[in-house]
Amino acid sequence: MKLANMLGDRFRETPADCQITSQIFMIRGGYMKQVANGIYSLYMPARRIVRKIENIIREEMDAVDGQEVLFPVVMPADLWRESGRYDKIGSELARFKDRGGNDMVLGMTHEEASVQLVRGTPKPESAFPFMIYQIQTKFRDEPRARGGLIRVREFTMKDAYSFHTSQEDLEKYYNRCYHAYERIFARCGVPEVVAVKSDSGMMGGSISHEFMLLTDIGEDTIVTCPECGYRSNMEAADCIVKNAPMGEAPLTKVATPDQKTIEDVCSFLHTDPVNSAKAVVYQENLTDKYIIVFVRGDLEVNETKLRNLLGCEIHPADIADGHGIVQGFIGPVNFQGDARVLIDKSLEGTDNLVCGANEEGYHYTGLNLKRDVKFDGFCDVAKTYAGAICPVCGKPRISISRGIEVGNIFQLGTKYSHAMGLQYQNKDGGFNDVIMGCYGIGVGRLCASVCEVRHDDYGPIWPITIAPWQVHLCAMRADKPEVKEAADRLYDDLQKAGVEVIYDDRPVSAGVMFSDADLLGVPVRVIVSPKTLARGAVEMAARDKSFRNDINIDTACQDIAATVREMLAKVNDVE
RNA sequence: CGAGGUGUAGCGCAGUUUGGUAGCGCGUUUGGUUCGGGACCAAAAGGUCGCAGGUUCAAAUCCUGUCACCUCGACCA
Repeated sequence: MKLANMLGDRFRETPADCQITSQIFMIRGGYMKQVANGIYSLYMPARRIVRKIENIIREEMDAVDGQEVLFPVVMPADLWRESGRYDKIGSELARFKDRGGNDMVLGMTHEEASVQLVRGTPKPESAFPFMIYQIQTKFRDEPRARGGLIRVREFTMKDAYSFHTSQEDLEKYYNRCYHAYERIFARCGVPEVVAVKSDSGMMGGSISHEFMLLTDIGEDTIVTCPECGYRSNMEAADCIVKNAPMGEAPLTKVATPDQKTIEDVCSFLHTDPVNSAKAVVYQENLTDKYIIVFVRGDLEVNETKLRNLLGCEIHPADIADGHGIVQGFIGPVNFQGDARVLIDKSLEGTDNLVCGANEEGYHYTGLNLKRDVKFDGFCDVAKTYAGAICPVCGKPRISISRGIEVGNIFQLGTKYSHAMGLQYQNKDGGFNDVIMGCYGIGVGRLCASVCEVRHDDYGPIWPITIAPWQVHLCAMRADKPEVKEAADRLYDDLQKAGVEVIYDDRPVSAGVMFSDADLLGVPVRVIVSPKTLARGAVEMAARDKSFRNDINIDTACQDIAATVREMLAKVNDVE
């Protein structure tokens, strides 16, 4: 490809709308153009990267016996009614009517379609397991898209669905996929992607993992233990704390005028928030019924865990009068308010706490839950924190970081097969629900994520396995016939040798040429100039600056092709 | 959906307070001089100032409405 004819402008100034690195470089480098909020068109460089990522995914999915299929983007609502999700999912599912007035949806995920494709006369056990996958456009009408390709409304996703006759078989296959995912990310040049335990959310099912690229711009919070390797999404992380007894003290009501926050109360009473019980109030979305959670004063509530515990949607409460809830002074002792009360296990083992007295201007000291409060036992809804105890190895080494979710795998169980009538015929002639797993990777998000962690001040540094081209050929002073001629020949030879090359023979200054090359981030740069020709050579350099040397002009093509092969092998050689 | 911000040439912005000929830088085109990290000189093209209504002799500027985009929050397989 000749750069002179390639669409997509590269420019110096950062557009005002761009916030994060990958978005800045991919806009400035002419990779893509925004069409609407969270909706982009891709120019050639991005399209080529995405296609290479897709092909790596394809190879690895095929290697675990995946069958590539293609589901429709548009589906009838009835299919989604079968699983119950048509009514359960909010407005991120795009709904519309066709000309006949039928309700339709745009696919945001394809569990329903996959079951529809597979079901029919129940297959015998011997036909299992199998997996189908597709790489296709999804539309999710996100409330707030942001960050370039990291979080968009329309995107390309690889989604796979596996079908099994036993949980053991699902787990076996799940592990194969887990492994395939590690290979995919390694081959895409980001072997540091890690799998973390995750919350299954609306997908249903039990065990699930998210594959995370750790970076500060990530929207997910990851809990890790450097001691034993425990990793979890914050949403699914256990919060384990150890409370040392303080020594019992009598329950005493004390005046705490205008001390409403835990920090205020504790500093007023000269104690640490660790020694207090904090009330956090929520309401059920549907009924507005109040839920009060007591957690240790220094901790917060993990709303995902609370939501799962309650089995309904909730939001932070807007406390109205007349419910017996005294904002700022809520306590578990003799609470008479109109609310469901939960006590988190972060308060287990405490014997001397500060808490609200359910009376304006008063708190208690000396709270001993077991002694002073009647309750049904502890729940587990606290958000873990840096320095908390690792649930696996028991050491207080929990560390918190940020990550981008680039893939996920779920053990779905029979949620969809049961609802939609997908069964197999067992050896006794009876029928059982098929057990399913599903496996996703956001292709565009992966592309942007790689850029996020593989760049310098001047542009992306694409791993050669997914780079838009393998070689960026610069003809400097292409106005000189000898340069033009040598570069043209090398361009032809490289193409004949099967090397992917982008060729810049524009009559522009070195600065422009190099800046554009930096923005395109092609891993190998080859420069033909009057200077190099005078030495009978061309210059070959790595975008990541790992090498830079002259190579003989006569053997340049073979040398470059060999270098490309080596670099490819290095990234692709996983395990 | 809540709060805030911004819409003026392909990109970045000034001009809006105080109404009076549409501006600057980058980029683009042409000619010339340069040439290994976004060169220089000269000339040129390019905008119904987001959209609709209103006020006015006169609106980018004031008023009303509306749309889009961005940020924070809510939400998020």
